[in-house]
Amino acid sequence: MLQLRDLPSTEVLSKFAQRYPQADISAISTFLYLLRVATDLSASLDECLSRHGLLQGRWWVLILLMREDTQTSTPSELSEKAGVARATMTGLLDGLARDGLVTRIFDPNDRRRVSIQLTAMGQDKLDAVMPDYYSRLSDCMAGVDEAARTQLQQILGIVNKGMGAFTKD
Amino acid sequence: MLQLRDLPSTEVLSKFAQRYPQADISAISTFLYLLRVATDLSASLDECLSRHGLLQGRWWVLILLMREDTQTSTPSELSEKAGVARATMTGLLDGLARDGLVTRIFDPNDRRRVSIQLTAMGQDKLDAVMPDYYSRLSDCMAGVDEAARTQLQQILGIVNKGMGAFTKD
DNA sequence: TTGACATAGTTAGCTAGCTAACTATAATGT
DNA sequence: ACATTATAGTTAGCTAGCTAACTATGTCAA
Repeated sequence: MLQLRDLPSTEVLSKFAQRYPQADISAISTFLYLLRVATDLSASLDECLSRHGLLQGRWWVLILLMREDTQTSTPSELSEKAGVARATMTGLLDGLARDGLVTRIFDPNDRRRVSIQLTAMGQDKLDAVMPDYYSRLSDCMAGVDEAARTQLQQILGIVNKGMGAFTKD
Repeated sequence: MLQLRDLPSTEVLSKFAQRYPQADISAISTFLYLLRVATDLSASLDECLSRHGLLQGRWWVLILLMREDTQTSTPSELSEKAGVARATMTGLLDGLARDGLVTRIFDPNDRRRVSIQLTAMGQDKLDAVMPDYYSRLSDCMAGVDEAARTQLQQILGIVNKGMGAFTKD
């Protein structure tokens, strides 16, 4: 996602609005600021995870596996739940398996299928990462009280509903 | 950025909170939802831009150039303003130059420097993209009234201030 | 004036996304 | 029973990020 270091000032936006009368300045500002804060958050999260040798994609796979009672899933299930292409999941699993955090177990009944299981090392990794992640996240959100959290989720829900505007037609 | 198709249910979060007592469930929900909506927005924006043969990185470079009175800048300035590494900018400019949307002009005075200029084709491209982008963005944000926009920006500002928690130490 | 440092840009090689095409296997319908 | 279709996973090649290292050029101080 774009970093947007340099958000447009009101003057710049006005200048653009002159050429492009469709521009809704307050909508643009709000939208870009939302993208910007989220991108920065994502980068900060990555920085936190990378101290443990993980990035978001690989970390999320471990979490998805830990959610399962059997600590086991399949590449296609994982790719759906993580919202990435199956091919991307292959790459993530290659890396995780290389580091010994998951293992591939070949299904003898359906030879197309592979089970992916969290290893003890993978669980140890989560036990190191999650407390760190949770306590930093808690600190990050400390300034936002319950009411504001609810409001934020509500407004994001509205944006979420309107999102189709970008892709329709 | 992670797609997070499958956000944790309250049950999953409680299960995790048992193992990791640092977990602040409402903070986690809000945080993940913010990341998720922003990621989806970013992907939707890309889908809109890709109909014009652009993606966020390349599109933002064109916008930065159009902001300049001379429609001209340098790779390092652009990389700072776009928040990407200089090396990344080299790649973006390669693509834009290949498509004829910008040109590299070598500075005769300081032979280390290169000027990047928006071409007529680049301006035409913006004139096609921006009205489409602005009107879709306006539709997307239509459900969020002025008050909610202000609130959203305010809350994001607080999150932004707390973000250092992820990177400190 | 020349040696050290600073700046501008590029290259190389990594991660992590994507789509499209491929292999292997299973399921299904005629 | 066999051809077709569907499913699971991987591979290959693309974009767009990154860091580190490199080249070339300028600047400045001893």
